[in-house]
Parts: sequence; C-alpha cells; structure tokens
Amino acid sequence: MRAAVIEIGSRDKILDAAEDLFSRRGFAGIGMREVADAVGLSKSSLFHHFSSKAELYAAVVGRILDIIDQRTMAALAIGGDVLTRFDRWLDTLMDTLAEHHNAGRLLLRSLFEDDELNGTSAEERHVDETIKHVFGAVSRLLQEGMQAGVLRKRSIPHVLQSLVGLTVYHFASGEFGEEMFGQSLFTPQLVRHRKDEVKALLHDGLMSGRARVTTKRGKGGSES
Amino acid sequence: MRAAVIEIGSRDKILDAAEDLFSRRGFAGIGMREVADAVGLSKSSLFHHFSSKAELYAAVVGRILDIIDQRTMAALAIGGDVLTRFDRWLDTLMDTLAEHHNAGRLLLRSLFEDDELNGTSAEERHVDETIKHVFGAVSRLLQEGMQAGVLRKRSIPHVLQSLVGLTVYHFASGEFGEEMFGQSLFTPQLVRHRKDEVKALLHDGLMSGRARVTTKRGKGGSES
DNA sequence: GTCTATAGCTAGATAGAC
DNA sequence: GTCTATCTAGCTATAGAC
Repeated sequence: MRAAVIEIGSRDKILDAAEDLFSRRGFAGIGMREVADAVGLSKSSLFHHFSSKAELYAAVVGRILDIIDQRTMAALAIGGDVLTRFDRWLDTLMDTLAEHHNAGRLLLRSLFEDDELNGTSAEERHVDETIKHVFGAVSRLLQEGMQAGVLRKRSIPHVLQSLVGLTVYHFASGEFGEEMFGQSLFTPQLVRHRKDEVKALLHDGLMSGRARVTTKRGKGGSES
Repeated sequence: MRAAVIEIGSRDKILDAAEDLFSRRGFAGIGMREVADAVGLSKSSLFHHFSSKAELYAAVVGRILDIIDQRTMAALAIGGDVLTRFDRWLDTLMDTLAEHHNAGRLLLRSLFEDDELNGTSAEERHVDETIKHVFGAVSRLLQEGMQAGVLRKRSIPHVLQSLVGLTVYHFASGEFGEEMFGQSLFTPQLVRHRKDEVKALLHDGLMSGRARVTTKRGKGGSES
C-alpha cells in the first residue's frame, strides 16, 4: 500500500476514451483525432503509445475480453454441480456486461465484424485466443451437463450462439433497446430482470403446456 | 408479360453492391468509391441516384426491412392458433435471413448502431417505422399467447430481445460463426438445424428435468 | 512523453460537359 | 444518366524539436 491517490497512466486514459468511442461508432467510424481530443492529447502522442489505430483498437477489445475471460474462469472454478456453475457463469457474464457499458457492443463488433480486424499482430492474436478460451470453457461445461443428463442433448455450437445472442446482444442494443424498455439498459432493476428472463428461458422455454416434452425436429442431421 | 429479359436499373445495381459492402464493413467502413467500383460506375453517378451516402445506406437497410416486414405480415395473416403462427413466423424470419445473406448483419447494425443513422430523411424515418411495425405485430402475437395461457407470462420486451438475439445474431455472426460450425452459415442443413434449435429452445428450454416447472426469480419488479 | 508541422492520401460532395 | 475535374476537409502516420 502506497499513496491512496490513483495515478492513471496516459495509456489507460487513451484506452478508456477509445473504448467509449469505438463501442459507439466502430473501428472505421472513429478517427485518431477524436480519440486524442477526448483524452486531451495531440494525435501524435497516441502513436507514441500505440503504433497504429488497429493496435489501439485491438488493445481496447483485448482489455475487456481479458476481464470476461478472467471472470468466466473464476465463476467456473468455484465448483458446484453443472447447473450451479452454468447459472453462476450466466450471472457473472451479464453482471460484467452490465458493469462495463461498452463491453456488449465491443464484443458483438469483434464477433461479427470480421473484416475490420483480421490482423496478425500480437494484440490481434490475443483477441482471437481469448475468445476461444472462453468459448472452450463454456463448451466443456455444456458437454459435461449433457453427458450427465441434466442438460438436453443439443448442438453445442448452436447453444453457444444462442447464449451470445441472449446476453451480449441485449447489452449491445443501445438506444434501440432503451426505447423498447423505456429506460437505460443498465439500471439495476433491468439488469436483474434480464438475468432472470435469460435463465428462465434457458431453463424452461416459453411454452406453458407441460405435455410438450419433445419437440418435433426436422430431418436434419445431428451434425452441424 | 413482355420480354423475358430482366432489365435491372442502375439504382438496383447500386443497392445490391452497397448492400454487400455495407453489410461487411458498416456505414463508416465503406466509401462511395468502393461502391462505385463494384457497380462499374463513377462516384459521381452514385450521387445522381442517391443524394448522399447516408441516403444510400438508409435505402439499403430499408429495402431488406421491407422484405422482412412483408413476409412477417404474410406469415401472421395465414392464421392458425398462436403457437402455429409463432412457429411459422420464426421459420419465415430465419428463412429470409438465410436467403438474404446480408440481412442479418444489416439488421443487427441498424439495431445497435444508433450513432450511424439518427437522421431525419424520409428514407431513415421509413427504416424506423418498418422496424416498429414488425416488432408491433410480434408483440401482439406474444401478448395474445400469454393471455390465452399457451405462452408463459414473460416480459414482452425481453422476449423480443431474446428473439432477435437467437435469430438475427446467428445469421450475422459471419466468419466467427462459420468457424464454430465448420461450414457456411447458409447451407440448407445448417439453416434447418438452426430453425430446429431455436424453436426447441423457445419451446422447452435447455434443462431436461421435468421437475422444474417454475423458475425461482429475483425479487425484481414485474415491470421493465 | 508531448508537441507542431507536414506528408500523402482518401473521403463526401459539386460543377458542368456530353 | 454518366462522365472528368475539382473542392474542401478529413484521414493515418511520420519527422523532429523540446
């Protein structure tokens, strides 16, 4: 313990400002000048800390992915049965998305905007690896649950897609979502409600009749 | 019936090219020059058909929203009980997203990128109105189902968010999704499988135990 | 580590010939 | 309806002083 005053380095200030801006208008939508103005530095100073705009963007995305990764692993490491760990992970993920208002949009962008950043720099490879690390851990949890018989046997990739769609998209939906709910997406009540709705949907689905036990499926293979 | 040859006007050719490009890299990520090159026209000719880049973008998004809107209304108008209409609409929506490879990404962008296009032009207002029209129709269907007791009583906005997340996000997930599934997102088998998975999840959820009938909920209000 | 100055390029949009 | 030429303004990135 040293001084109580927290000194935030320029690098972190740049990352903070860039995160806000990139999350709103994406990589191509933001110029280094806007970032510089937001931090209160000159454009050139940014290039002293990050060798290119792409590296700055990758650093921004990497930073929030590291948080997701670390909190995912922590949530899964505590233990408990599969359902306990699954629900705990969902809560943790959505709490993280709620705490970091830019996280949802940045994640969604990095998932569905391939062309923006297919780079080969260390920072960009780190982004790819971290995403795969998180998805790998959740995949193993789902597989364990299906083998143990507590989760219905479904396609793991499809469930992963559904989980992203249910959680990340919601917190990324911005003004559109806020208009639908009539309030900020990040109020404690709405966050709590979203967590409940997602878990309820994943647990029991939408249909109320209990007669429905199996769903008729297309003749599509069990593959894909 | 006149000639069998289909004459595609310049306007449509521009829209086609712009759709491909905008869906991949977004509004800010594409320049009018790239669009012009793709169509085989000069940049200036584009401005003869669309008075600005923003108007071109709005026209692109509006065109696919019109398709979604028209097919949604058609699917709901056929009739049948609530569950039949709901499943038919889900099938129709996902078939449309599968047929128009750019639709998912464009829709997702127009939903979560507020800052790109908050304009006041006629084209942009049309986009907003069409989105609301579709969501309104689905909302009424959900409400009817909940009142009739065939759907669990859930927050309509939350269900709408979940439906977008489960359907649109999947078809927008691009290279990331394709890497996860090991194939194009648009193969007939994978499309059929996605439709089945989404409907199965919405019907019954993920948990296999039938003991679970009600889910414990947070103490959050029934509002939001 | 921050600055000014600037290179080199591309952006969206307009003017006006044909 | 398409073109060339051009305007102004922006961009990423670098050079080099302090």
